[in-house]
Amino acid sequence: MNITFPDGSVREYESGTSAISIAKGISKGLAKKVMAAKVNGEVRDLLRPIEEDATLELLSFDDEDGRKTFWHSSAHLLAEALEQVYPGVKLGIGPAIDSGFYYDIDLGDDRNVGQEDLTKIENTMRKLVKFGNKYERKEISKADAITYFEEKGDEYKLELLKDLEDGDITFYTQGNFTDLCKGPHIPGTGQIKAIKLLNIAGAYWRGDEKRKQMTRIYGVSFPNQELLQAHLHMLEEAKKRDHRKLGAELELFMFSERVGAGLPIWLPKGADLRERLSNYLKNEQVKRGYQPVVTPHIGKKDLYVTSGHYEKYGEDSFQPIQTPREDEEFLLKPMNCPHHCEIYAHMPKSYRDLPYRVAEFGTVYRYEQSGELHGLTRVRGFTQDDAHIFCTADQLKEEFLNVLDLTTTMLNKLSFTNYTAQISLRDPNNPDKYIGSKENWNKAEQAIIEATQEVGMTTVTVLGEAAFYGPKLDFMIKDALGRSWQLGTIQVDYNLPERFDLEYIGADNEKHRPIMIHRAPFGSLERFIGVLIEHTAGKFPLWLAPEQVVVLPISEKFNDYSAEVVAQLKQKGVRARLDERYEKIGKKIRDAEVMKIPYMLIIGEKEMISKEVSIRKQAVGDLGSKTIGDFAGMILEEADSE
RNA sequence: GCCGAUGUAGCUCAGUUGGCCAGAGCAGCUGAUUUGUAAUCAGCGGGUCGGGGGUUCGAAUCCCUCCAUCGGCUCCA
Repeated sequence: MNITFPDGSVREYESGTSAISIAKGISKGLAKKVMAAKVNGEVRDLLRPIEEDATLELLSFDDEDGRKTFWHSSAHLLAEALEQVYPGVKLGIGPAIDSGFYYDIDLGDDRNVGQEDLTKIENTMRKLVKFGNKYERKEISKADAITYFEEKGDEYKLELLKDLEDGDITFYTQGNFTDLCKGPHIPGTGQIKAIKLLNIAGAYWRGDEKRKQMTRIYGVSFPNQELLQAHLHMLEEAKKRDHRKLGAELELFMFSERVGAGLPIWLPKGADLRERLSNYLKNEQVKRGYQPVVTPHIGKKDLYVTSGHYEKYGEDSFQPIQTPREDEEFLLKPMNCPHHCEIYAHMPKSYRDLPYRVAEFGTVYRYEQSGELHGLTRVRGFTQDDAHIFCTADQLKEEFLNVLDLTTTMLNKLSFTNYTAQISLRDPNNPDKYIGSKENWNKAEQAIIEATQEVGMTTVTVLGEAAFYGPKLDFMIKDALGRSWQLGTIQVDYNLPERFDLEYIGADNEKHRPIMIHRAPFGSLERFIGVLIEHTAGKFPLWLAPEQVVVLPISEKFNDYSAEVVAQLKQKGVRARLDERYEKIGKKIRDAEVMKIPYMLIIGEKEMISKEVSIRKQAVGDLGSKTIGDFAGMILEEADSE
């Protein structure tokens, strides 16, 4: 048979040769490194024989598919260890994830896994590795598979089997452990040289809140110890960039138990940063034809009954506010759209008034589940950079494109380049979750897809992630630890105009229904700034790019050294200068536990977001910036240069 | 909300199987020191040991409960 390699070369092998044999034939080093094989585009076991002509790509740990195969195999090893440590344990699923693997287990009611047990499990895994067992693939009939798990008493695997077709079922065995698995796997456990179990969590079986909560054990593994160390080091470094830590250290924001969970309080420096971001966007929006409006923080309950939000979220939200009148109830506003619909409706609209764009930095309150609260990125009170555009069907695409442009401009100016644009559509299996007609949904989904294609934006489409009233385009970005957060959002809505009976008089002198676009380039200022902190912290040596660093020599004899420091800073793209007014500043520098460093966060070429930040000497050290650690004693506050 | 964990001074942490008035470093204040890469010296102030309840002669330590935080799950208008 002929095997075609990625470089286009073709070699001939006997039919039935395995990928590992082919790798060995090329070089021993390669055979050691390789984890899986991509045969005709399908990732497969190295040990599995290749029967006929095929393209072959040998995957190492450096390839995503190779890495995932390695981690998936590690999950099986974890399961084997778990069966040894906890006899009778029932197993759920154990896949590879972006940074490691996990296994879901059910220990029954009388046992649980604690943090200290992880070490024990890890050690068992290491012992098992020493046997160097092979991962053996076996095709099995559905009936035999069922018998196997019935005897084992593993109801979860039996449930998984129900959804599988006979003839399409495979088992993998290594050592004393056999699992239902479609594979692929690495050749043997011996390759798993470094293992670390990271944490334990509860996870609902099949992601369903109503079903049994299993114990999930997360881990990560590597083909050598150095890679593990590097990974753990990376995690440590990422923690230093955590906005919750930096926010406190840099005195940007705080939380108070007395005020309440999830209710951020902005300190002067954080408020300053926030103001600058807001002002930038407000100006930009006015340029683009938005009209600022202001609406109250509460609204009558009836407003949300009309919008449909009360029915959907009323029970699980902040409860209505009572007034001395018995029949009167108000809600803290959980979104701005209903208020804006009322603004649209207050005067009759002509087609000449459209598109009608109203913008408001509106603070909203949502009672997020307690376990969901997370620094600034998931809070109960936050400010949306909200705006609603009411337009005709003909204007929809252009408006959508304009919003797309505003959002990407914004992100680019703040150096966010690695975002994912996610198109969220309906879940085809769950049509009752959504309100609005099928035709309107189709139109809205189409508009988003076309607009993104038109600007050549790379998008990811996810079914079932749409809002209950319409599809959306979200800008997702990862935090320091790789968790994904939704920032900007653009949502097409055919539903609210219907519910509020919004209309305009067309050129035909007939009444028509406008289309509504909800959009927020930042999403919320809270979350945006949270993520912004984590991104800039990693990017610039001074946490935020300094506008200007003034180096003050302590005495004349340090002039040369200081000049050197300035040169180094300049080389790093920092605007720095030497200040020779050094009278009496030595003591001031020495005693300054908190250094004031004038800085700016660059928006585009010249604009400035914030001018000053205090950096504790210790925090500077923590950021791992030798540069700053080195200069710490010599940098002093410069008068505001704005 | 659920699973697992955590909560001792502004920060980082110590506090042995429940037992003398709860400790340290850093930060703060006062004074001295004017010194080359965060961390000179001396002194001082600062803690309802997350809140409440209970067990006990005695609780930071054991039990219950609530709150908050962290890692996940579910959720996210």
